[in-house]
Amino acid sequence: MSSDGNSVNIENSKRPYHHGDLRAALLKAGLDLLETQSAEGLSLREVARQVGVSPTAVYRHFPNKQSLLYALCKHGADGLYEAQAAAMKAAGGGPAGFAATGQAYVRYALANPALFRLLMTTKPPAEMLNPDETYVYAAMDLLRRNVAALLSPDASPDIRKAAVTLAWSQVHGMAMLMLDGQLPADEKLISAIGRGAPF
Amino acid sequence: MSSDGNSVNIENSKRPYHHGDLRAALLKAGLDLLETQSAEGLSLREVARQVGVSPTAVYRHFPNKQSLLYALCKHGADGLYEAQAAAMKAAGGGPAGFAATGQAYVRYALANPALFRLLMTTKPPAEMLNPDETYVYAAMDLLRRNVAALLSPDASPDIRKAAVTLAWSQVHGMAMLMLDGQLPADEKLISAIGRGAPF
DNA sequence: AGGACATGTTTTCACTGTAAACATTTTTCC
DNA sequence: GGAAAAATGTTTACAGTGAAAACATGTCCT
Repeated sequence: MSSDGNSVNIENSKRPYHHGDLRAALLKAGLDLLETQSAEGLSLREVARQVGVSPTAVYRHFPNKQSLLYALCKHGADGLYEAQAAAMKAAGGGPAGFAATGQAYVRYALANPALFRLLMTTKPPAEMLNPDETYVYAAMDLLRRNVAALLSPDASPDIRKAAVTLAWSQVHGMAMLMLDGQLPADEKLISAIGRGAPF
Repeated sequence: MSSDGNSVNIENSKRPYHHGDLRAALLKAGLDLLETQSAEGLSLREVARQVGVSPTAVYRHFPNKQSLLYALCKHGADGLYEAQAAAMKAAGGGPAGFAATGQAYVRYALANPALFRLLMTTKPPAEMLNPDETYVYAAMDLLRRNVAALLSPDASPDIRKAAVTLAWSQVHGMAMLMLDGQLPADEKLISAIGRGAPF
């Protein structure tokens, strides 16, 4: 007994030389740290420290810091999409669903300030210049379909594009201004989204 | 002759121990650097180097790096306000003027990407929590007056506040998304601002 | 003239990202 | 099974950063 050589090793008090799944642990540590810090203040060494590993061990799983941040962005984008999709489902689709996705966008930003800001202010890496590979693609596509459903069927592509842009801009701007302390994070303002604003 | 002791000394080949107006020179250097770099990449030492002064000389004029950045923000905010005011004047006020200020906001952001982002993502220092001391106050107040002029006179304060918020959010979101590479910096999109969007 | 003060410099420290060389464990192949 | 190869970790090292402390030099006021 006790001579197994299975992949991950948690029980043993003696920490094994190999971590088991360091990459995942680093990502988790990064996300944890972003709950209490801004992304600028996040250092590779701090992430490594959190996991209990030497600073340069990170480089076995990410070529550089940027790369770690990209992975965190990806995670955040997935979370954003799920939050929006859930909100739309809960609202039952239609115009109400559309408004709900917009509000979910802002609420997700407020709930995950550092991650959201990182996600949005990180220019996508050169190799994903293709717009349908951006990490926010899923969320954007949801918005696009919503706008399409609301516009009259004979609206021109230009009109559609402008509508998508303006809708995204509005929720994104509100999220950013609230995160940056330029607007109060007021629930009343959030719920004004999608209710036929005067502009 | 030649024994004058005037304040600033530029001609002499021998650089005097005292710079003359180091504070202004540092700010100028900071602004110059922001034309080609992002604010995160801006280092105190680089600013000092640009001016030709020792790294720690900066601390005689700014208590820390943040403080230098605040000053740059202030400058950027003034520029933003002036750009908007000029645009409104050129458009002759009214609804067209309102649309023009919104478009000017986005165009200023695109013309001064690093400075604008710094300005907007820098949380105002604690001592100016008072909203009418924010460095964007002038620009915001212009917007507020514009919105007031467009709404029916009996609109409630809540409606007014929501209208201001949504308008600001829209232009700010577009500016940010374009700066961050999430939206193309397309003039056609910018000119869609204020033309009675479907939302 | 001389002392107070402002403003600049040198030195120093802790921290960062990352490259290079080395150590240890796991995997692969005969 | 056992050795060679690959993967994954550590140690060491380096240049760059923001900032504190001690020191130098110039300006200004009485």
